[in-house]
Amino acid sequence: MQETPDQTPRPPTGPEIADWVRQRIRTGRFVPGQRLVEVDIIRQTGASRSKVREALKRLEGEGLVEIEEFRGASVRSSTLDEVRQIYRARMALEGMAMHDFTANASPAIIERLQALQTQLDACVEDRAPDRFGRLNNEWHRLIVDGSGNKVIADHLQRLNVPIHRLLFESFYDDARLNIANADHRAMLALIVAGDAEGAERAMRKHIGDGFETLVRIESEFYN
Amino acid sequence: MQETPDQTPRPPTGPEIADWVRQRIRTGRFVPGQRLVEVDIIRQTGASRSKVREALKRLEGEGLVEIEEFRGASVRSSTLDEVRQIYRARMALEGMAMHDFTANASPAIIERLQALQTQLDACVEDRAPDRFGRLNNEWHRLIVDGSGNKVIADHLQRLNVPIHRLLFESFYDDARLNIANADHRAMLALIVAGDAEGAERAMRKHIGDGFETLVRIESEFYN
DNA sequence: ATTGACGAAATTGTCAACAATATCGTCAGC
DNA sequence: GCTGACGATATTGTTGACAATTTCGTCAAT
Repeated sequence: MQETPDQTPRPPTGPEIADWVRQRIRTGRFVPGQRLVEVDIIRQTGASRSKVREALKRLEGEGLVEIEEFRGASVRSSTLDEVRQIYRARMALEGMAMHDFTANASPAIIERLQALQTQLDACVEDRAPDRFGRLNNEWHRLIVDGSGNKVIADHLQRLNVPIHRLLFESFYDDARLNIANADHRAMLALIVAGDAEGAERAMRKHIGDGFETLVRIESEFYN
Repeated sequence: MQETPDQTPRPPTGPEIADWVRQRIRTGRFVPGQRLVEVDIIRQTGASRSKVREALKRLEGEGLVEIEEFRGASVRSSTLDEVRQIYRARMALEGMAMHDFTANASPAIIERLQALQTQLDACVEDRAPDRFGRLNNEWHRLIVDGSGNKVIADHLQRLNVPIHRLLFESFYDDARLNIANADHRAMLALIVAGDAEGAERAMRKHIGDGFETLVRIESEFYN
């Protein structure tokens, strides 16, 4: 089967191409350093060159690709130190989002969070790290969206770590998965109790621990 | 005298056009809602249409302008609630920057900060709110740059409030100017003492107070 | 005076051809 | 065998022309 570049007859728009490339970078099909040749993307998506160029410019603005004059676009590779900086930024912003979520969230949204927590618990029972990873993303997105701060949500969107391999491997470590889920349960309790500052501290530690795990996996990978 | 659109014979690049427009928006020469017609910018800057379009797309990504299909770019106007969200994000990120600055900054940088503080004190003595505003920006930039986190610095770059009028009026209130300077002095003390968490709390409160002042000025302006 | 139709002008979106540069393969010289 | 020059190819950057759409002015009908 081919790449199913484009089911609709209509040619894809600029943002759609950007999504297409972004997805490929996130899932590791485009690896850091790899050159993104315009003609290849045109062939695979059916888009015009203008649109492809527009999409690549946009992705450059997001920091996902790098464009050198007359050499074109390539997937940007980030150092471990930059990943650390990204995690610091996420600690700050997602911590603040958790603070405001705890202070403002409606009972309906908290109920959705509890439902999600039940599913996460089931994943831990079933040793389903893959599904846990997906639900984990959903959990974090629910907090950020529920905080009611779209500015913070936008900025967090751009703070996803480009290295996909690591993120999904994180939860293959059973201990890490258990700790992460315990974090979630503790945070939910703090939210219900209305302890905004406590919830913020917990979120920051949770993300900080996530980075520690990532560093550990990374160092094991290279040894 | 004219606008001195471009002293160099070389035609301006994309990012240069973006800077040019950004400056005009920040200084209030382009007001919210105003349409940014490509031909006008071309005439005033001497750039080609491609570059102007590229610049406008970039500014759209930064959230400064809005582009509607077949209607072109216009200066985006932000609601008070969005400004509030921006300030929440700045509290989070600049607080974190202050934390890391306190933990990591070299004695040389701290010395530069102390020199800047002396100048700020002089501004308070002389009742020079304009100069205080500029030095204040420099002070905050020094903290952020000194934190060593370029990711946070980049994101803060995009979190400047577009409404310039308010920012410079803030310090025309003598009481506000005194409080802000006292905040700076207190934070400097916490930095020297190595109290990272205290400095972070102080920074967050400082920025939060800045927003309160802004809201007060805004409401007075419309009454 | 107001409204609506309608065409001209203005403005933006798109595409294709051309120019500028980089990349690659070939081959002579050592 | 290795290196560097050099031409062919591939890739990106830029410009200009044309298409699509909106905006504006005019004018007739009520």
